[in-house]
Amino acid sequence: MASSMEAQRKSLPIYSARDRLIREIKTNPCCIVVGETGSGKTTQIPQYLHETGLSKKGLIGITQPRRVAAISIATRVAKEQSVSLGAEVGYAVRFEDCTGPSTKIKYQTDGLLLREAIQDPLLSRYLVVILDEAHERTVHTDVLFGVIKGAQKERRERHIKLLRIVIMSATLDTSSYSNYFNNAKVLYIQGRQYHVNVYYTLKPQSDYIHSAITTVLQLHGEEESGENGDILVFLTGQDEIESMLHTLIQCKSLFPSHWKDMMVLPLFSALPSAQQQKVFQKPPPNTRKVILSTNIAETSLTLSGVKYVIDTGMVKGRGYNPLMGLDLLLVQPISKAQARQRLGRAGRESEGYCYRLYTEESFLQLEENTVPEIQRCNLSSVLLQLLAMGIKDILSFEFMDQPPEESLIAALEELVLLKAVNKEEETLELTPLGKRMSSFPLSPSLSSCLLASVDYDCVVELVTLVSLLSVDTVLYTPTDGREKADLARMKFFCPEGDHLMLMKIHKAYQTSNEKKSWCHDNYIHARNMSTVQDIRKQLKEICRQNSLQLTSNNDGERLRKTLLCGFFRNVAEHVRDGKYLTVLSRQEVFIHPSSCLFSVTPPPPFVMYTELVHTTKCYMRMVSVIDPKWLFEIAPNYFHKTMTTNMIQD
DNA sequence: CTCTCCCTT
Repeated sequence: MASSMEAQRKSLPIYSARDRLIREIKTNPCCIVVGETGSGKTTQIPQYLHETGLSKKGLIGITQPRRVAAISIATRVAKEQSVSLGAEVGYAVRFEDCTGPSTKIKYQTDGLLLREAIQDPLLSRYLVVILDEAHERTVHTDVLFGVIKGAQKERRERHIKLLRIVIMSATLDTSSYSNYFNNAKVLYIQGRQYHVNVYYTLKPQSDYIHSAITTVLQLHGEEESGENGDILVFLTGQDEIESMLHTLIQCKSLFPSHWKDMMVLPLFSALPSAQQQKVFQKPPPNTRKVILSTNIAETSLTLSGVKYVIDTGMVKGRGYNPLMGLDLLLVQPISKAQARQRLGRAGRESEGYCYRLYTEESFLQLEENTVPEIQRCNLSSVLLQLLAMGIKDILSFEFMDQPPEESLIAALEELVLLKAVNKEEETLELTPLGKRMSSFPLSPSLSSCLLASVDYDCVVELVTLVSLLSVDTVLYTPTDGREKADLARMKFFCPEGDHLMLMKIHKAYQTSNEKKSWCHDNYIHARNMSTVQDIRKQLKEICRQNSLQLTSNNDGERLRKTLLCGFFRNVAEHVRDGKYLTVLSRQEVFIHPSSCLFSVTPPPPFVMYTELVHTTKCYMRMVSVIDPKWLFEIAPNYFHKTMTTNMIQD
């Protein structure tokens, strides 16, 4: 057993580079390791460093952008080391710490290491920090770049043991990484990937869904019998996936009898777990799987058996407009790096085929890389975290790719309004409230509401409410079951709005005996509801650490007022025909169709919202009715200063 | 007036 494991480790492409890797990482304070998928860098390099004795002087920490990856890789490495998970090899993700006093190799999410850096900005427990999947450029990885670079410098100046930095990436474009990390040594490792044949369309396609359907049917019909490769189609969202699913199922009934059967499966993040699991099951004999997926199958889930990839060249992605404080959610062309990632999904087990539903010329015109997340997100959380680490000179914090200055300024303004930061001339000072806010794993607005609940004596209720607002959605609505879902959920309707409706749903959920079937019957998202319970538990524990009393009061008006303490800027006034204007910027906004206030007539004159997202229009996504008089009580300075309208009639 | 890609603390 142990020897077969050892033989397997030695057969990896990286093994021949073992001695060189150990030598270089020992002699260079920063290294960049470039290796494709299948090189074994993530599992092997930490073990090499451990086996050579480096871990005697401190922890070897490896970050991953995703929880499941951190857990499954640690499990694998513990097996290879013949130790039990949580002993020498462990992992830590939110809600779950599987490490112990003997842990030497620790896999963790990048977000968790960042949180750890708030308590210990020098990362003094670590001898080596390895940032894996750095090419994905998550906002957490990008902030960690600056944090570990700063920690290394400061440890050197204070003569504390050297912090060794290893950046692992799958892209060959290494000069920006190397420049940023003091001309770090770049090491290349062979990957193990099969050849993928690429095909482009000859003309641009006006309707990529139609092209995708045609391509699936052609592949399925043309292929010689005996071969059986699954087809993976990349689409942009649930709607597209479900509509293509229905078309393909209709086509199936017209197949000639000698054709193989086709099993068409949807795949997207919000899909209930039981349905997601179907993509991993073996299809019945003589049946081909056709998986219709969002970009979840690009990196997060690895599907075995895929031989054909159909790439529409489009993705639905987030953006951010700092001037309006607005999240954007738009369908846009992918980057070249993303197109290569999609292609690679066809060559994991054997030679594969990739059909790009665009011309080669349009491929060449795509952006080289996806814009790093830090340049297209709200930075208020990042800013609060940096300040909590003692980094005061925010505007000159060295990012590898600097976020837009407007985003930093907007984030700063938000923190000042929430009284988390005092801005005295040129210096920024974190207030005691701000320090306390940073101890919660929440956006500054939500932390702010939660702390306001101390004064309103409703901490228990706000813990629940901010937990409910921390998950993507509590409602699950399949496209073809909208009416049924609306009907089933009618009993939760609240004339005061979505936030009290969420509380009502939560109460019913807690009193139900069979949670799973209750969620199913009521079109409630079971997985997310279960996450809400984990978040509540964690938030209560942090309240306890902050010596906050868990007071309770369930009055609906009180809860909405408390919520307004963190979201007083998000108020809109009805003008006509369901059209609203934000009180601050006079921007045109609408109630999102998923809101329980969407079809209420007449529309409430004043509402507050906890999310604003621009898709086809600018939508307020969680909406409650408010009395505008509350605003003068809650944010008197703000509404005194900025009010330009005759908002209050009496 | 008709709709939320993917992650994470």
